[in-house]
Amino acid sequence: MINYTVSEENYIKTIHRLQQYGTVTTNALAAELKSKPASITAMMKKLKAKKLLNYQPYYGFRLSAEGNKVALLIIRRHRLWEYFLAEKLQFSWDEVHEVAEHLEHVSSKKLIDKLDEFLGFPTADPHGDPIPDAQGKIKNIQKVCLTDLPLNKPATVCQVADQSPSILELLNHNQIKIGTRVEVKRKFDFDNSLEIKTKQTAPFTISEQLAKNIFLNYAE
Amino acid sequence: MINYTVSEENYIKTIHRLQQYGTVTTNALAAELKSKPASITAMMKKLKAKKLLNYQPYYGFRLSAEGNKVALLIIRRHRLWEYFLAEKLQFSWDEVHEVAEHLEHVSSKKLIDKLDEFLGFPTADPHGDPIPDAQGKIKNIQKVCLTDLPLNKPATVCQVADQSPSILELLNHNQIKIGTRVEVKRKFDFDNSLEIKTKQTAPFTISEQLAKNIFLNYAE
DNA sequence: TTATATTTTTAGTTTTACCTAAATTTTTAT
DNA sequence: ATAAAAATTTAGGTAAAACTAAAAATATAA
Ligand SMILES: [Mn+2]
Ligand SMILES: [Mn+2]
Ligand SMILES: [Mn+2]
Ligand SMILES: [Mn+2]
Repeated sequence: MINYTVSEENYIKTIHRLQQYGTVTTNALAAELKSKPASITAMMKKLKAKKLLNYQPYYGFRLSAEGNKVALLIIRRHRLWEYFLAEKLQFSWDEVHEVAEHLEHVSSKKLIDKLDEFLGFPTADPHGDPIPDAQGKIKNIQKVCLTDLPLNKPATVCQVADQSPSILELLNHNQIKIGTRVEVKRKFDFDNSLEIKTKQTAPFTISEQLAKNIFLNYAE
Repeated sequence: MINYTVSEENYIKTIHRLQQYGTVTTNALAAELKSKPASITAMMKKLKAKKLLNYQPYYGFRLSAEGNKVALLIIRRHRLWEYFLAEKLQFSWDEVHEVAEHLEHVSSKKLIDKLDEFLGFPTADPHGDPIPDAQGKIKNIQKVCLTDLPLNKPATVCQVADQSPSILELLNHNQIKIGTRVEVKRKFDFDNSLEIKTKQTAPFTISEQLAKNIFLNYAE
């Protein structure tokens, strides 16, 4: 794999994220990268010349197959470093992104594959986003109810079924919201209550009724 | 601490290394950085303007007190990453430098101080060079004979007293040369022989006579 | 369907970090 | 002490990646 500049890599990664919702426009990219439309056009010409991008002037852009491969590799580096920072260096989940934004541009393949191995081939970063493997493959993320989550497998809250003020009061009290990383430590047969844990809290117990309303992203 | 560009950091680090032998000249720096004298002059003006360098045109350069602080911090980052690569990711000692050359420019203080803690505050990198602490202090490196090295304290071979072909034959057989990292695992009172270990080998025994001829850099 | 608004590209600058070639200063050798 | 050699700086230029302002193309709305 050829090496790209930090600037090129940041453009590629951002296009990859935005193109999930369709073709990416000049202005949308400029807004996302806090840049100016004219700068975007210049870089798009460069990425097109390098065959990373399909793009007709005045119509939007999408990454080429090669461009997508590069994007997945950068995302892999970013998320492995985030996992490292959170798990090994005790960074909190809101501190990891900024540092990973720099570490992701160190492009040694051996470094990343050895780091992956050292970390035990994690499948999700501290925010619950999936980590591509060395081939750029991402494990399927599926939505599961908290009641069905296996023990000791952290997953990320992505949906709360009930929207009443009373459930929100309880979630708030337990410091659970969309994006919170949760792990089930124990299940009690008597009342189907669950002992769960988040990064921010010591283990605590919640009712089956509450658990039934919480859905999580879970990498198989 | 202000942030510097990758280019500025590489200049600062190289000046710091060269100025051990006196004032650094334009041509010496150009040779070391594989650059051209005119490029050096331009950067020297910039570093002087930033108060990192003492420099009179046509005479050599030395880092200012502030410049030395910056240099020590970059060296700290470089050597901690080398230690990480060797100890945690099983890189061999000749592979670590190239990757560390990139990682050293990620400048988060928290990252480096947490990494230091995670690694157990190591005092020397895989080549035996001392690692500055968070204040930029370097532990004194002293030369000790292998017979006086404490148990389980790795140190780097820096000198072999006897230079005869017979001792070199033996050193070669045991894969010991200048720069080899050696650790004493056991001492036997009967004949003062030592069980030692290197990165490349399983533990093996050497005679007192051989040990007396091997001197090592040792960080107290 | 034509006029207006929006989006995108082009043109022309700036900054950083390089380069080569020429000029200048310092060193060295007769 | 002066001339030749070596080292260093200056002058002028390139490439990448940003910017502003103006021009051109596309979309929308009367
Ligand atoms: Mn992130
Ligand atoms: Mn980035
Ligand atoms: Mn090194
Ligand atoms: Mn470097």
